[in-house]
Order: sequence, then C-alpha cells, then structure tokens
Amino acid sequence: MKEIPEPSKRRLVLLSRLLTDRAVKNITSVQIESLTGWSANLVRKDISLLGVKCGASNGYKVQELKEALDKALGTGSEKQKCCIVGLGRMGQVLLDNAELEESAFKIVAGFDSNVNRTEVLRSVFPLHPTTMLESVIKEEGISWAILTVNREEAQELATRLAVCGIKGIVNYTPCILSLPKEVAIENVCLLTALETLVAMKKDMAAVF
Amino acid sequence: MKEIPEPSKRRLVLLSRLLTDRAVKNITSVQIESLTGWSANLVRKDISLLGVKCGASNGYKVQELKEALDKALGTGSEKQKCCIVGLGRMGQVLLDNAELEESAFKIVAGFDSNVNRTEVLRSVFPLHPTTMLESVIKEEGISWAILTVNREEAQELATRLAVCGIKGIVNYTPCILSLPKEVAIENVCLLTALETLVAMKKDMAAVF
DNA sequence: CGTTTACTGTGACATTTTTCACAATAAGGT
DNA sequence: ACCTTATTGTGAAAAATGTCACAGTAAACG
Repeated sequence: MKEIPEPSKRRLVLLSRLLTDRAVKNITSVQIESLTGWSANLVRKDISLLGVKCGASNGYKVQELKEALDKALGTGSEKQKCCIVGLGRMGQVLLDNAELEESAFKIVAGFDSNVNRTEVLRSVFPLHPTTMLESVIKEEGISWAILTVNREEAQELATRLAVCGIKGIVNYTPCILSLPKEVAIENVCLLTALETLVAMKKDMAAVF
Repeated sequence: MKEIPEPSKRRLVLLSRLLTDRAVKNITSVQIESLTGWSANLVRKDISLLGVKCGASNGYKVQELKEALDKALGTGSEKQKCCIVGLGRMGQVLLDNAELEESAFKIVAGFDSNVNRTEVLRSVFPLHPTTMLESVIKEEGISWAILTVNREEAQELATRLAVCGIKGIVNYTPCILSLPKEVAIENVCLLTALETLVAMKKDMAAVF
C-alpha cells in the first residue's frame, strides 16, 4: 500500500485523540470539519489512506475508525516503553502523570545526573543515574525518550539516546537537537511553541 | 511581498532558536543542513523569504540573520503578554520558568478555578480565579495563553479565551480544541507528542 | 587589483499535498 | 421492496512545497 504522507499522519493522530473523547456511535466528515477546521474533503482523503471502509450514509462508525487508526498509526494495544531523562521540576511532573494511564505508553525508567534525585524521588518505576542510561535502555528495550534536562546537557544526552537506538525523543528543552534522521523528534518546549504561535499569526493582518 | 508558507515559518522559528545557542559569527546553509537535517537548498530558500541579503562567500552573518528572523517572525523586542490558565502541577512548573527570561514573552497573569490555589501559590505576577479571566485579559492586553487545566475544563476555557480575543493557545491538554480559525493552537501534550513520534516512525521499516 | 574560491539567491522543474466534483453505497422511510 | 436522502471514497485538477542547477557576488589571497 502507499505510504501515508506526513501531514496526514499528524492529522490522523489528532483525529484518533478526538475520537477517544467522543462517546458517539457515528461521526461524519462534516462534523469532524467543524471540530477541527480541516476540510471535510481532506478528512475523507486522510481516512481513505487507512485502507478500510468504515462508514457511509450516516458517517463513520467511530469504533471501527478508531481501531483502523490505531492499527495504521501503531498506537494500538501493545505498550510502548518510554523513559524520562532529566528529573528536574518538569521531569518530576511527568513522573506520575495520569495522562499515560489508559494509553499505549508506559514509562519504565527515569534518569538524572544528580544521584540525590534518583535516590530521593519516589515513583512506580526505577530511577537511575545517567551513567546507567545505555545499559538500562538496552535491557528494558526502551524505544522512546522524554528529554527534560537543562539546556547544557540536552545535546549530549540526545546523542547518547540516539546511539542507544532510541526511535524518538519528545524534546522539552529549547535546544534544537542534531541527530541522525532515523531518530524522530517532537519539540514541545514552551518557548518554541509560543514563538511558533506568533509566527503563525503574523500574517493574519494581511488577510483582512 | 509574498506570504511566507507555514512549513517555512515553522523551520524559521527553529532556525532562530538554533542561532541563539551558537555564538559564532557566520554560518553556512550546509552547516545548518548538518545541524537540522533540512537540505541546504531548502534552508537558503527559507532564508530568502525573509527578503534580506545577509550573507555570501563565508555564509550568513549570524547577527543580521537573527535580526531578520525576529523581525519577520514577530519574535522581536517588544514583550508579548501571556497568561497561564490552570495552576495544577504542570501550570506550577511553568509559573517560575526561567526559560522565558531573555525571551520575547512575559507571563503577566495566572488563573485557576480553585481559589485556594490562587491565594496560596506565590509568583512574581498576580494569580486570579477564573471568573476574572475575561476582565484581566482585557485590562492587561494579554494576547497568548498557556492552557494547563484538566481535560474536563479544557474546551470550555479555550472557548472563553477565544471570545476574549486571545490570538493563540499553547495546549498542554490531550483535548483537541475546537476554536475559530483565527485562534492559533500549538498542541504540546505529552501523549499526543508520543503518538506522533510512533506514527512518524511507523514506516521507516519500509525504507530499508 | 585581479583571480580564485566559496557560498548565496533564485528561476525553472519535480514532487507532494489539497481541493473538487461526482459516481457508488448504505441507511431510513413509506 | 423501492425510492429518497445523506455521506463516503476516489480519480483528476489545482495549489503548495521542495529540489536542482547555476549565474551572481562577496571574501580571501597572492
């Protein structure tokens, strides 16, 4: 089958999220349009990329659509193992984050270069000094990392994660990480997000 | 002048971030390629959209390029006013976030529906009950919001922010917000970011 | 001060992504 | 069972984005 283009994938991830919130049986492309702002045509084309027919006449069957999405996006049943790198204030908030319950993800380790933290902090999974990074990731079979260290350590640790074979990093630091392209990166740093918002709006003036 | 396309804007924001980290005088498009993974051609085209010539022969002058970026993206000198909506654990971490020092942004207010929190928590800017949302945003002239409330309150508060004329929202909740399209949204929720990573990597297998 | 070198800036081309229009199909009523 | 209505699924056209190649230009050097 044809490869799903990146913009479609990003929308499909959000669509999947949207559907989990809604406990309705059916949903039409027009309803999705009014909820997301993506044109109904685009929504249908995106969904058609999943390669399953899951609706007609009264819209998509939410249940089936959700399953097709999970399957296509890889966010299905089996738990994906993650680790948190950096246990400062941000890392600590994510430590016992109820958000990931019920999800396809499970955090199975935390790391910090400050041994004090790894010994004092409590969590349902073990915390290690960063010296153990490589061995723990390998042994546990961890695929994804959440990077919450400070600016200074960011690139070095990202590089080490990449060497370990980590598949992707959620980057909470304001640094632009330089990594081989087989490592996916999602930048979720507040500053970057705010700057992006400003840049996006910059032209709206020209529209009016 | 022509409008800068969205993908270019997103890269330019990251480029701006990249340059602030580097204290070098010059940088070439090839160096940027090796740092970011974007082709040197694309980097040059993006920069050309800024409408200024700021380099040749030994690369771009970092100083001038940075200024051109800030000007084009609107992330220049004058402080942009932000507020935090939701003072749970995540909101509290962002409260005294050193990251925004030195930046174009300034948080000038916090809100929470739990009056206990707004009275007990300490911060350098005032905290208000959410009943005050509309009046404070109007009086202070706040343009940007950081949404860190729980799932249940997310859409309702987002709607109220939109009605207030907020220009953009950094969304830390796992909800897909439905808002008029003149309100920009950046989703930075951990779960969404992880799911996106998985979706992005899903095909890499097919490449080999 | 001319020559070489290294890089940018950009028009023409290629690819990707989105829009559009409509035939095909399922539900619902009579 | 048939007809009506609503909505999908999808090729074909349009628009947006990215690649490529090279003329043009600034720095560096003898």
